[in-house]
Amino acid sequence: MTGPRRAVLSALAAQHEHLTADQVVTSVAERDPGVHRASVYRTLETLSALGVVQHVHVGHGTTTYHLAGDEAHLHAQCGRCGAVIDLPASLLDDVAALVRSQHGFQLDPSHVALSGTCARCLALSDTATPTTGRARPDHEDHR
Amino acid sequence: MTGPRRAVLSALAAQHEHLTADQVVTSVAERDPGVHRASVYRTLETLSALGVVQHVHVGHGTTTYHLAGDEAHLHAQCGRCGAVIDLPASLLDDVAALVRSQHGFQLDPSHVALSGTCARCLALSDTATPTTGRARPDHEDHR
DNA sequence: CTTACTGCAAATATTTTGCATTTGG
DNA sequence: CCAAATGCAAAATATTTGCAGTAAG
Repeated sequence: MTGPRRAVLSALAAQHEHLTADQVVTSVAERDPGVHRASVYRTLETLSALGVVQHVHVGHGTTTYHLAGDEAHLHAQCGRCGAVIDLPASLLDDVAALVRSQHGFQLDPSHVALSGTCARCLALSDTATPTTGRARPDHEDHR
Repeated sequence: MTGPRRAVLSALAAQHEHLTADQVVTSVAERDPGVHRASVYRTLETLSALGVVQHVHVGHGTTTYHLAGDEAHLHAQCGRCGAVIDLPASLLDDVAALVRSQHGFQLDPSHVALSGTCARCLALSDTATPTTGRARPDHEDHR
């Protein structure tokens, strides 16, 4: 248990949301400027192998890291605005059981974020006047 | 409709499985060595915008491309051996309806591959003798 | 002490972009 | 003829690795 490792764990613990490798690097740098990027990458890899840290792929393949302790939940990301919403882990229980029995495949639903369109972006589409193309330009992009 | 675009479409049409950008580059190079990497990337981007080509994120974020015409189906990748299995598109219909009504989020299940462990790797785990660690070393890795 | 970890720099790998040239329609 | 697409090279990103020095236990 070394300095860099403590810093990485601390950075992950401080965030409720998950962080990309680069965000961890940045966050760690704020706490301890001496820690090198490569050490963060290696630490994330090591801690993942130990099961202390897990990662989820959101959006277009972006890898985000979080502590394994966080209670299990699924993620879904809006392909338009990039917002990530949390979903109950139980959501895919039935599907998981079905896939297991039908295909012998055991799902690990928390490893990948589902994709789709959030309520807000759907509303924008519905409201949007095709002539202007953009109905409510104030919808912030979270990507 | 230019040469490079025809070559990219041809490469995608020739494969039943989906291809990564780099695989498309390679495949296109075999047909038409004059086509530049950058053109392939730009073509994939353009054709995606047109809706002719779609992409799926499998495994650890890898982006794979396929023709939009392919009948809809889901993918699931084994995190151990990398094998990708196809699942019926209807599998997530119920979940999609639930998420839509409960969270206002509209799922697009075909955009991301589910993750988990395939039947074969599960069998290996069950059979594996903890002392040796590797029960059947003949199981090929598809990653 | 001795193994494992770190910092650093350079190597890889992947995708994007500016620009001059070519080409499809 | 002209807008759009291409080839090329270089830039921008992201991640990995070899190596020598440092530190944890």
